[in-house]
Amino acid sequence: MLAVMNTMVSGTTLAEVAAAIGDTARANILAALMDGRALTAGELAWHAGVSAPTTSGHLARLRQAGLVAEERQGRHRYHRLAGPEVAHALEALMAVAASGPPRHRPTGPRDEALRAARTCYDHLAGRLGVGLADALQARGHVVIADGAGSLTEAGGRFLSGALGIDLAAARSGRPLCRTCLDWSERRPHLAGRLGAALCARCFELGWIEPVRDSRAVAVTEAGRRGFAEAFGLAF
Amino acid sequence: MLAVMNTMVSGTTLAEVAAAIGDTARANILAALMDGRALTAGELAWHAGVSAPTTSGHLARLRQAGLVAEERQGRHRYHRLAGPEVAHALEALMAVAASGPPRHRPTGPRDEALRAARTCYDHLAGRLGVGLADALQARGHVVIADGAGSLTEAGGRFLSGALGIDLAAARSGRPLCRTCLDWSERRPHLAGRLGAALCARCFELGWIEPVRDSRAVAVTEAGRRGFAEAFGLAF
DNA sequence: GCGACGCTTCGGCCGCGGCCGAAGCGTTCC
DNA sequence: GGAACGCTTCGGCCGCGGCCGAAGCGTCGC
Repeated sequence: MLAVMNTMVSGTTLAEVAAAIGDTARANILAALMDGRALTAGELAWHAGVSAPTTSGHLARLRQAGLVAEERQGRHRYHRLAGPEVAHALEALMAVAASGPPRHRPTGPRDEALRAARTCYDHLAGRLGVGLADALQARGHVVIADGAGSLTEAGGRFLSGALGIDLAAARSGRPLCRTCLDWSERRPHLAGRLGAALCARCFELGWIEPVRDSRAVAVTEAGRRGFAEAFGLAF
Repeated sequence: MLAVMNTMVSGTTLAEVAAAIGDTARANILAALMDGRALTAGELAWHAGVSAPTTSGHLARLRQAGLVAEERQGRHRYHRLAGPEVAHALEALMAVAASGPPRHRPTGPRDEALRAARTCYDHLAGRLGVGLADALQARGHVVIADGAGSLTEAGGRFLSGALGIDLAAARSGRPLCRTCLDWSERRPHLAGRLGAALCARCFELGWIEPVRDSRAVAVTEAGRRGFAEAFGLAF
């Protein structure tokens, strides 16, 4: 009972960070930012379901915890996740949340849209994300082993050739191809710079489009054809 | 402000899990369990710095959140982390906590011991853990790429030959070689089944020993020789 | 069977913090 | 300059939940 100062090295701040996430309104704010975009306080207030003053307080706290960063631009202030580690931690927590007690959560249509295809910080998740990872792996374009992925030579040629993804730009900095446990599918999808590039390219090609006020993405008609041709996916 | 039901799909439970972690006493309990062992409520009360009744309540809450599992054995009840995902989420949160505001945290001797060498759930972390990962990588025994590791053939021979690590037993189930961001070194160390096997073998060989009431491990005289010979590490 | 022991449940206290409306501050637009 | 706008700060209310001591319950040892 007199330990207190013992494991506190990480303890206190671990608790601080977790407590910052551990409130419904703030968790909703963070979830809204998980698509990697920067939103204004007003938009976040809407997502969180609380008033502007309350949101302001929450944002201050999230900032102090190092979870979100603020960017001032004229009379607007944009808020975004502080970095990829934050998105990673949130994703890990969601995986724990989803793996927890198998209590029946009502599965609404919105939920279904999210499970089908959504963005996860800067890459694709849901059945689409997992499907892409599976397809790339099945064709030997990516080797998913030991919990992470590596792009093969054939994979590099395929992505730059057939899809026009510039991998030279993605070579440095963040890991090229991390995997990320999908909380809805409970299987890995592709994250890292490859995942981000792939996602961005799908938007560019008009294969997917954002769904208003949601992290879900809609697969367009062009996307249905594209995913079928390039990856053999039926969407 | 009327969104509420919107991104709540993951929101509510994300908040629940985070809130369960976000209390000093509970964070201390979880940190104490991070070495993968199962502890009794009494021991955890000591670690948390609160009374037995309070600890009991905390454990109930952690269990309900799916973070901790209970094992009854006679008049004792052992508590352990519910699974590797939980350890992973905690590690990710610690990384965020460590990366946050670079405020000066007092760095005591205990802290120094933890930074030198400690267990992280079931594998090694700190300078020792990162050093082992670096050495294995430098010699081509492990390829750390894209945020995860793969064991090479030479690496397999080295580990089974020179160290006597039975990798056949580690072939199935959890990923063989994940990497895990070290919160003190801010660089990856080896986790997954390889990390666990390596850690266990170091204990078996008497190279490291547990430090009482801490996740830190001490490198023995034999360990100093062993790590130098096998990995070229000075400890 | 009886006490010792480990832990949980109960009851009550108290403070932290989430919530809002009103007011204040800074930016932009005209 | 003045009004509109977006956001933050302030003040006050209220309830959740962390804390403990005391009592209860199950297990073990003699």
